[in-house]
Amino acid sequence: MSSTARTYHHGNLRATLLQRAEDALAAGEDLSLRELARRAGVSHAAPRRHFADKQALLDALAEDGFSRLGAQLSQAATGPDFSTRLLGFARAYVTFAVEHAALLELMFAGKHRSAGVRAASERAFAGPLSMIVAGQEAGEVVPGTLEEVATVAVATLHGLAAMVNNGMLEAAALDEIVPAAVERLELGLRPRPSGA
Amino acid sequence: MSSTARTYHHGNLRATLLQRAEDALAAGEDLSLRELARRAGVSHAAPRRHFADKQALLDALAEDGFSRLGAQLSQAATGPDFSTRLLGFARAYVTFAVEHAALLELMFAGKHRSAGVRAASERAFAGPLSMIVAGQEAGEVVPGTLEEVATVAVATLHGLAAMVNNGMLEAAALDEIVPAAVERLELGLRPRPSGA
DNA sequence: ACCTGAACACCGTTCAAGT
DNA sequence: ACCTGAACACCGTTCAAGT
Repeated sequence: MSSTARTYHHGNLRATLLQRAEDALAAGEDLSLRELARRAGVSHAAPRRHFADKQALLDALAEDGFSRLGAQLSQAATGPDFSTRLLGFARAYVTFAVEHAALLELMFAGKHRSAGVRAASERAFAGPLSMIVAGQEAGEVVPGTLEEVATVAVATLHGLAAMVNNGMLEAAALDEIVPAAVERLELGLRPRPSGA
Repeated sequence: MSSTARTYHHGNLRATLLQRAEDALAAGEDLSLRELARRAGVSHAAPRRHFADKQALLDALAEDGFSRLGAQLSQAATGPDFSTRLLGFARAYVTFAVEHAALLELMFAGKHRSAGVRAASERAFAGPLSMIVAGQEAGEVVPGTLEEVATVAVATLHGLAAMVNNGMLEAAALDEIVPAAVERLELGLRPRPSGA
């Protein structure tokens, strides 16, 4: 009933700009604040009301990306046992990375990383990683090495994603290499068989 | 004897521009072709003679980076046994990544990656990785999983480097986490103890 | 409160012209 | 062969002014 359309530049310019920015990223275009404003139908100075500068818009984009990534990871990190949850997490991560290559690169860009983006990235991984180990019997996972393995897990998956997104690795190879990488991570989590 | 100085804009402008670009990267500055030309003492149109456009200069920078990274990796991937060589490789990789954070990000940037850059990245890793397994006795390494493990190894190290360079991980944590990651990779390379 | 229009100081790229 | 100077079409950012 309420007119959701034509509410442009009257309340939701911020959301519109972010959407247009994501469209441009997905299309492989460079981000220009002036071009974004043009596509939103406002003057080039209008975005200033919602984003202090271009970097602020990029930060908002990155935070949004981490929020969605975290949600997809949490959803995927489910299943009856540890193995299934870790593999679900891994597949969800590389899927997001391949489907949003440019956004992921922006999310992990080293320069000018705001405190908000850093916090968003921690939230995105902390939740699903804790789900993976939740409810595990004591004998299945070595607790001491957990944070260490979590870091290595994220690093490995992010590295694979980076290699696919820049042509060092074929996307098709992920079907084989992701389970292999997960198997290697699991080996580190299990108590050593040599009980001595 | 021969005058190496004051040979500017008479033969080595290309090398001078690349050097200035690396200086700017190391200083955390944004790269501007016009600013680079200014610092080299030439007009803003002069770089055109040596680089078709800005991307060509970035590609040359990335190729150079991979060449140096490959040399350092080859030098570090030495030692009496497989373990030592893999750990040397890993430490050399993260050292390069931390010391040349902006350059590494440029080297792995997904956008506009030229065939030359892709070839340089393959050269940088192929050599040292083959050194790691060279001279191994058949029983120590599972040959079939070698390329797979090499990919996972590079991915893991690159992921750790990316996490350090964007603040998700403290650089000091690498001293502990790199050997841990290497140990996990090694487990995957060894033949399974359950000989059945 | 939210947006516009002009202005400022930069870009990358092109091209005739110089030496 | 290598470089210059002017020109073109863009940027991001700022700020007085409008409604």
